[in-house]
Amino acid sequence: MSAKKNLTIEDIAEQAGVSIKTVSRVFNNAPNVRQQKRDLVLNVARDLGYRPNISARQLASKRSFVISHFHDNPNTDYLSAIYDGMRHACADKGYYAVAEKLRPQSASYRKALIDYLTRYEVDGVILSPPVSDDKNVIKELEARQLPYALISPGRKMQNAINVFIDEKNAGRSITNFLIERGHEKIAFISGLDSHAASREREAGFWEAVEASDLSKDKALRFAGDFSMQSGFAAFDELEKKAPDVTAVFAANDEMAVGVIIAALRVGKKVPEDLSVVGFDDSPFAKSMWPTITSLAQPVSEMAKTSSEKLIDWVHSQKLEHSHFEFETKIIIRDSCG
Amino acid sequence: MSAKKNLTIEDIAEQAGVSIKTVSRVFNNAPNVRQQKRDLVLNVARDLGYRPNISARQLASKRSFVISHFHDNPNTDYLSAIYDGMRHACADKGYYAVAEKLRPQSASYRKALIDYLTRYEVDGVILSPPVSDDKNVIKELEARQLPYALISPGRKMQNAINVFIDEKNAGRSITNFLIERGHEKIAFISGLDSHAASREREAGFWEAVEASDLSKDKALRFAGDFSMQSGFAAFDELEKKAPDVTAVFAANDEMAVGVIIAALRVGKKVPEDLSVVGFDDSPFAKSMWPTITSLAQPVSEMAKTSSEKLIDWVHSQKLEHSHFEFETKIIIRDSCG
DNA sequence: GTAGTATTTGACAACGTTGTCATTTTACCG
DNA sequence: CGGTAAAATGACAACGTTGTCAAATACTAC
Repeated sequence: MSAKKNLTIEDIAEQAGVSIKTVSRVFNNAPNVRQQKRDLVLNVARDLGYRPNISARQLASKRSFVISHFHDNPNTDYLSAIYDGMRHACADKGYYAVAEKLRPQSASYRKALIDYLTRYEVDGVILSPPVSDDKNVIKELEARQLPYALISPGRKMQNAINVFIDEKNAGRSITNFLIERGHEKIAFISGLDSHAASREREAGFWEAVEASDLSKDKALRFAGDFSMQSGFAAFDELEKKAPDVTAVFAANDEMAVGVIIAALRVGKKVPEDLSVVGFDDSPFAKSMWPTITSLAQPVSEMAKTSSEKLIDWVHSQKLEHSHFEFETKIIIRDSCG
Repeated sequence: MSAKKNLTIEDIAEQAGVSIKTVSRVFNNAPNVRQQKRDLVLNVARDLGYRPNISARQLASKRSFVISHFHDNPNTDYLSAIYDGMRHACADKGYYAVAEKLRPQSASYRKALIDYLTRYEVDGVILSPPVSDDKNVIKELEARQLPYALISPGRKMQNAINVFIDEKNAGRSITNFLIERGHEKIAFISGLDSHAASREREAGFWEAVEASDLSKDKALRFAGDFSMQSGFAAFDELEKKAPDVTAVFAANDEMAVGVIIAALRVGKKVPEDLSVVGFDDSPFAKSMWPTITSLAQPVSEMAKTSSEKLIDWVHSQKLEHSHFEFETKIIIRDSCG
């Protein structure tokens, strides 16, 4: 093992001719340091390749420099996108990003959360659907005064970071996309009703229908649960009840895939015989045949913003802005004629 | 904020009537503590609900209590399974599990690794394919004397934890499964040749073919890259070159899905017209229509073992056992007649 | 200038563990 | 039993930061 000396704040202080406290201030972006000294310290630190020791910071400041994402979602693409965004934000600030599936097994999400929080120290928490709508979890976080961010919450919280898209508007716009293309009988396949996002997307669907020339009985709704199988089932039901439907809006891509495969197996081709649009722009949508038109939300960006704002909040001890809305866009691909 | 007193090692020491060092020993499973005292301390700690402070441990012991998984794999199901296993192992020991995608963008994996390692402290590292076969990464880890584990490495390392299945044997057995079912002309669709696992699976395929009554020209190989699209392409090629093939072994499930969809779109049904088997038993395999027969490897378990052994290694400063082989099994589903 | 105030800086004690090494207790042997 | 080695225990100094509070310095208004 080489004699690699561990650089400490003292080395920097000595080199720069200031006290360790000043160095500390610089590295914490604390106020009350003259710009000149700040630059000096920063230069010395850069030259020497100094990095603050995370553990010592944690111990002294009683922060953990860890933010954790709690979820309960089988969609690993979604989770990975969130984790990506978190890491991206954390990398710059020396934070760790961790993720934990909250299994409501024997008890509730809340129980699982408490278990986790007593085991680990965490500076901030990110919740994604459906956990982001669990009142008990939120209550627990507020009781502990733990900064938290909600991704796509059904109900926005005042004392939290809320990061979201306008789900209803998105649902409306992709429905309009179908209507504008001349479809006169369309169907919506819902996700789990326990997910606020699914309900909102559906609301958008109906708004678009009502605002159009379509009579209301030209729009149908089938119940799904976000799974591919429920896409199969929805298509089968559709075939039975309304074979003249020409376009389907599935509340997520996985169900859209299900619809396409189910159509294929009875010899119906997409988009020739049926147009299909999905939601989320998951990897599926890009790689499926045909590729699927889908509504993209910037999940990674949303997670990144959540993390950044969360870290700012931890740092400044106060919440500046609480609502962050993101734009969506329709990615047009081959699944609709 | 309630006056929640922070329990420290001193509180436990006092309550138990021993020195803090003894408490420390107990919590580190250090030798030279009488069983009686050990129990006493453990009981007091449990009653009071004491948990050692991670940061203080880190600072004093110069360990970070973080293990990190480095990967570069688009398969989020696979990554999630690994992360699950890591978390499971870490939860018991108070470790953190983190994951990092190594992007060889402008430079190499190695460069990205060094970047990461200088930013964060990490006690141990887990590598999964294809990173687990990057010699430069391994060299870097060894230079730093950082304990590491390889998941499914192409070449096993002596001074590392190796966790793997017998890929060749698995490839052979699932090929035999097809042959035993009476298929007389079969095809293998490869993954990326840069992944050792794909090469091994293929080797198993050929071994099975050679050991059977099939003449060698009754077995074909198509090049894929693990993606669904390459499954489409492989099927199309298959249709052109060898439409009489009755069974396909795809080196992963995603390509198997591709084959099935491509078959569906030209009106061929699985398994009636073509049998298909995959590899990995991913969620796809369970949810596809038809559901896909696949070779399951216990990814989560493998990651859990990696993590546990890694932590043991960090703890004891020496590597006890280095090779861990896991069993696979064929999950029979609807995709083969 | 000078007093009064605001800003910048620093000395030094936490923070809660583990490492080191000295001391005490137990175990063993003749 | 006495002597010696081995095992168990403890006292106290690290570890590298941040928090607190006092001291020094710079600014302001008269």
